[in-house]
Amino acid sequence: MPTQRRARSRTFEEVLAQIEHRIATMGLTVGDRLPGERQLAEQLQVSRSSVREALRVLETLGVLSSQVGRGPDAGAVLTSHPTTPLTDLLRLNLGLATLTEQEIIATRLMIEQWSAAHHSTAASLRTMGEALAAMDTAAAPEEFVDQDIAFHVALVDAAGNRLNSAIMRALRNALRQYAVEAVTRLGHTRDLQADHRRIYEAIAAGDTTASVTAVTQHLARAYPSTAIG
Amino acid sequence: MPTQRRARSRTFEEVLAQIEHRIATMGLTVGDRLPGERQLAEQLQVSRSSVREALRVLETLGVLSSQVGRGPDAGAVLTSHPTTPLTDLLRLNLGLATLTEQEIIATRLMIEQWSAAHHSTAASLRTMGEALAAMDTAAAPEEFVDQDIAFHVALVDAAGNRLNSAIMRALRNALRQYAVEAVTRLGHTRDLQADHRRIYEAIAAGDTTASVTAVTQHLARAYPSTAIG
DNA sequence: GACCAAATATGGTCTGACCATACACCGCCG
DNA sequence: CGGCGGTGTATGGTCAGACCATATTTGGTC
Repeated sequence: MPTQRRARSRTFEEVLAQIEHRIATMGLTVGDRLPGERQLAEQLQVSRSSVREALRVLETLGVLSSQVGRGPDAGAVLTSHPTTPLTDLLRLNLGLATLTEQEIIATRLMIEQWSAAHHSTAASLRTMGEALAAMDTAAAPEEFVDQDIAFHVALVDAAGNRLNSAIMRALRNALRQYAVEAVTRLGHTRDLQADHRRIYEAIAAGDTTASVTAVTQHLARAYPSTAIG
Repeated sequence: MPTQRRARSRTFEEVLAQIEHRIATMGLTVGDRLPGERQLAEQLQVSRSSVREALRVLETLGVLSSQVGRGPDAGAVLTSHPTTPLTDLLRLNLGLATLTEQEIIATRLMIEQWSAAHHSTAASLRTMGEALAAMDTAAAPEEFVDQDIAFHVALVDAAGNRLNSAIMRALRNALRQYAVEAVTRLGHTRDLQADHRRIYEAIAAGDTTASVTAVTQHLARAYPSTAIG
């Protein structure tokens, strides 16, 4: 009587399980193709609609990309774009008021502090430097923010954790408009750039403690209304 | 008539945008219902298949739940289960070898350290204590691991960041089997419980530094083959 | 050999039908 | 009057078949 909602076994879920099973047993990975929708429906003895719903789920999760037409690039190809579903997830939950900007900002600070303490690759330093220079010449707030995102994403990329990188990209995507408005309203790009330079220098010098401190102070300035620490 | 669209956008994506627009403008939130599939298709002048694919996307992202039948609880209801898509995302990317267990473990350590440093609510302490006791009497490794998950999830919940909580749950879900095998193989539940007690005491005492240290040492023991720190 | 037209394979969409489920409604009976 | 049971109905789930849009492949023509 408590209206116990039992998960019905829907056809598309069975298709989903079959596809996942193929990925596991056949060792499929990014770049490999799945059979066509009609062929898959035939093989699994289900309708094409059910196959399509399963493929839509995989596409939503960023592991599949469908291309129309004909040839080697057509059809359903396995990919990996974990940032896309994460961004959608954050945007929707913000819209539903089941997540707040402050929570996202707190997670951002956590990841950046961790990244500043774990930077290892030198390759990302060049990307950070390029974004730094581009911010100096940025005309519009949108342009500045996009380069700011590139700078901070590169910082996280430098730590070499793809999960954190995907989350970081999603966070910045979801709050991009927030950042544009903040820059437009406050316009303290000079201060922000000074922070960026301190972060860059600390990273380049390999000074972990200084890097974490610089990141923390920068975010405190970027989100003055948010109690972070 | 939907066949004259020259835009790259597919019909179900247009439906998706319309639904999201309704959520934003009508202030819909968790618990609110969407019109039926047929009615939605009529309103938007698209086929029911396209509506269904859009709803499937929302369901995949954990913000919609469909129930058959009739009555107030039937139909498409807005929800918020961010852990579900995150778990799927991790599992699929592990299967595709685009993410490693090590990366997930590193993110877990990051979140737990952060949580240990930011614990604020006392309500979760009771949950942690109950899980602690349950682990003492756990017979099978699966039972121990489930209570271990409850303990660590409660630790993160105590920090009050729903995004981090959702990520933490997904991490543990994705690596649950890994944990069961580790406990079965190593069987050092006594050491782990000693760690748990140290964490619990430090949290209860409000000693942030000790909490972080205890969490760090615990994870180092739990994942001996992983270079963490 | 270069170029253009037809064939074809692929995903995208639509229509209409039928099934399974679970509540709503209503009439019967106590 | 009130509970109880059968029937109606709205809902999602699935299927079959058709047609469209797109992009490559194929093959014929100059």
